[in-house]
Amino acid sequence: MRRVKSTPPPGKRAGIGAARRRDLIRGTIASIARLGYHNSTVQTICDEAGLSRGLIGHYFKGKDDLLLEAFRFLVRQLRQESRRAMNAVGADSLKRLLAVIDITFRKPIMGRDEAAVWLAFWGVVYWHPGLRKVHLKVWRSYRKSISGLLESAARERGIALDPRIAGWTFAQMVDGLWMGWVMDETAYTPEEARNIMREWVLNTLRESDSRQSSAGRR
Amino acid sequence: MRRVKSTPPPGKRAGIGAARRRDLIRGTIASIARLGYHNSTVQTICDEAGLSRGLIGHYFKGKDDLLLEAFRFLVRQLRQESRRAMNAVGADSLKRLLAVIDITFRKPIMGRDEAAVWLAFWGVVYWHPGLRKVHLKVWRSYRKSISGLLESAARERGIALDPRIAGWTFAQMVDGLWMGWVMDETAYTPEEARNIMREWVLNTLRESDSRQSSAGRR
Amino acid sequence: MRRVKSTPPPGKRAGIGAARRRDLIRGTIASIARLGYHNSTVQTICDEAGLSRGLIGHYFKGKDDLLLEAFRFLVRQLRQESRRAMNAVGADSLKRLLAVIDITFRKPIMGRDEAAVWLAFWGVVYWHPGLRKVHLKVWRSYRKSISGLLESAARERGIALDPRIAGWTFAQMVDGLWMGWVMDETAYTPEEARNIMREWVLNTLRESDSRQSSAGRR
Amino acid sequence: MRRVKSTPPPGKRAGIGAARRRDLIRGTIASIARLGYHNSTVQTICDEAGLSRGLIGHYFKGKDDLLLEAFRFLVRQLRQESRRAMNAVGADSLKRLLAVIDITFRKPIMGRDEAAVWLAFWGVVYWHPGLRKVHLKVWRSYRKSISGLLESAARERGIALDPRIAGWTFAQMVDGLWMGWVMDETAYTPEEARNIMREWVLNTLRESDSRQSSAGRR
DNA sequence: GATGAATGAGGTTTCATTCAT
DNA sequence: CATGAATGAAACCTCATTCAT
Repeated sequence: MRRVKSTPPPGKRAGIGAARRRDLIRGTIASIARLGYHNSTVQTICDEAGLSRGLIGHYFKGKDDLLLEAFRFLVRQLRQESRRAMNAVGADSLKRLLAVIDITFRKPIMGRDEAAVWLAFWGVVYWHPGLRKVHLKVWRSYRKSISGLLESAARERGIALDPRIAGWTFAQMVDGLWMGWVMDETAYTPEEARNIMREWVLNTLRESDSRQSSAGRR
Repeated sequence: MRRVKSTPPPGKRAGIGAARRRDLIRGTIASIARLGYHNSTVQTICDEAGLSRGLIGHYFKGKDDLLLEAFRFLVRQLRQESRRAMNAVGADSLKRLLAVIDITFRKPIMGRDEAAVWLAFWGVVYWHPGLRKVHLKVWRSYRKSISGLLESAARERGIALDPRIAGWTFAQMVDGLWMGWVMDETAYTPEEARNIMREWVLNTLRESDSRQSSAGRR
Repeated sequence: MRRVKSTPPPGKRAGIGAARRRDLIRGTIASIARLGYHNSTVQTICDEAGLSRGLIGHYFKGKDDLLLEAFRFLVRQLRQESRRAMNAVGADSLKRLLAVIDITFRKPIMGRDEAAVWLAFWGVVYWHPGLRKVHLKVWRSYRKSISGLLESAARERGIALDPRIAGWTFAQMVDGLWMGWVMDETAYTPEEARNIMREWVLNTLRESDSRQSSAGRR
Repeated sequence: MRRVKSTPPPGKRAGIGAARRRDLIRGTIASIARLGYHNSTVQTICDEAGLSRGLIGHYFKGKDDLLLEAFRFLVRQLRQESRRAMNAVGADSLKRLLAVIDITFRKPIMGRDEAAVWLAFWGVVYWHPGLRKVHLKVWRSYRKSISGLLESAARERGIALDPRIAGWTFAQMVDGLWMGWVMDETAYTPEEARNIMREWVLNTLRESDSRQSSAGRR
């Protein structure tokens, strides 16, 4: 008689929860982009989302949980873009590496604010177990796939190369260039950063860039 | 030298004031190292310094001013170490570059906690006008000097090279490697990071490392 | 009989409304039993009732009204049980007193949780006009009936006795024994409490207990 | 050089912490007396104490801790008064029992508000582990001492008596009479409650009250 | 009728700052 | 000089209530 529970009933309101969750996550990212991780409060997040403060409690365990989910969202988005870009160019290792570079230094991934949000999270990861766990998991997997591509591309060309070190070099050059661009907008263009990376890859694999003149060499 | 004091030292007994200021600055850095920029409160800072909370008001305009001064302290220290290292090896550009690399990936600059503190500040710089200003000033000057060394080293060897791009590449590789090491301690050793940088410099200048086998190449 | 409705039952299908009201009232009591008066929220009450939060507004003016009705429910239930027990033993005053004692210190009235709920309400009555009014009305009436029974039983036995004081003594001994048992489960059994009360009544009326040895005397 | 800690220095400000703690505890009791346990907020407590909200954090772990300490304060005070009253009348068991009764039903213990505060706490004890622990400890000890007095008084008079049951009866009569008086001010006077207890004790010990005519008997 | 999404007031707590001692 | 008591703003979170579906 007394209905204990029912599935979110008719179908219409099914995705409403997911939609609000996304609203709040986007609000979180927008707030961090505008004000930073420090300075982002429940108030500023909900303002950005256009929702009331109390709603966070409905969809997340609290502010911390929301922040973590927002980070997960960013990570997921980045991985999807990367995969899509790689799959679009087929199986060739070099092409895939260049595709990753292209997508990395292009919008929407490398919008000014988006990049700043990444940096904001990185500034917290060291002390925040939840964020740290997510970060480590995805970054290790990312570097591993880069490593694999570099290794097979090198093998095809008969080049000796330590894939572990090369993978880290690639990954940290990317992160460093990203960070530098966030902190100093007058530094270089995303295009130039992209070329630095292309150059490094081609040079490492003893290829010459057919499309682009060497960055750092005249 | 710089001395952008908030409370002008009272003239005679300036010594004790300066000592307290340094205590608080060290406390700030220690607190950030232990807890992060977010989570560092006046309380945690003064606990680390072994002083009472109220003392901040005596020596700084407030918490924000103290944080800024702490950042300035770090920056000053880094520059001093760099200069000392460069001066120790004489005027040769390549030697100076390698000396900077050595000092960068070695304690005390590259202690785990020290490096984390840098990252914490970087996570805030984008939104914090005061920190941003300091950061931009010193980073631009740093990159400029690296640029100059690369340029003259290249000229000596008759190598064509875009010093602007090369300088940025150098600087952002360093930052990226630093950051990667902070966020994943299992990644690579500072030694390996150092070798990656040495390799890049020597390769860029068409030199071969006499002391160290090539990182990333077998 | 009393029916101080907040939402007048919609006439025709009054049955379902009354059922929901009772569900919510039982949920309220269950929630207080589990969590206390403080700590009982609309959420916990509706969880216990197996209904959704919004339903309270349909059947009661609000949470406060529901709490009041829950108290009324308890009071009504207690009175009904008492009357039934008294009527079952006929008109003799002493028998009626002993019957009240029996019913009072026996389930379902004296279940652990039920008793705790009473105590929870008592802890609020002093400051809550609505609860206070209900409490005073029923307690005064209860004490009056006890008083009357004691008076007539005493008169039948030719014993002089102040029925006002004796009634209060009886009533407060019952409440005190109830409360003590709630707060310290290792204290005494309901059976022992019952015997204390029987003993007091029989002693006051110069009777000896035919069924039970004297509590407090060996 | 750097003073890590010092004892609260000169002597003047020594007891200031204790004084503020007492202020807050008194404020808590005053707030409960005025508004009840439910409805007492940090705001109302600090208003009563004439202090600012933030101060609770300086002297207590939080609101809950303060409430617990307030309860401990009440308990401590009650025990002190009891002991003092008992010691004032010497070693005779009966005299000590009567002294306890006297003190119990007299101000300041039995002020209207004070008594209400006790009841408010009792309404929470069942669900609050901290309060429960304190309550059980002191109430068991109290009952034990009453038991002991009753036992020795009975032995002196050659009266057989179950001290455990008699002790509980005494204790719960007191609590019940107290509670009844709180909830219905028109019920009986503290004086009458006192006489009920005296009567019970004297009757149990086969004594006759030299000072007071029997309550409940004419 | 029934649901639970949404709101916003208000609760507790933390924190930077001020100031009497 | 130095302390830490005191303040009150603001942060996070809970909760009773309203209302569209």
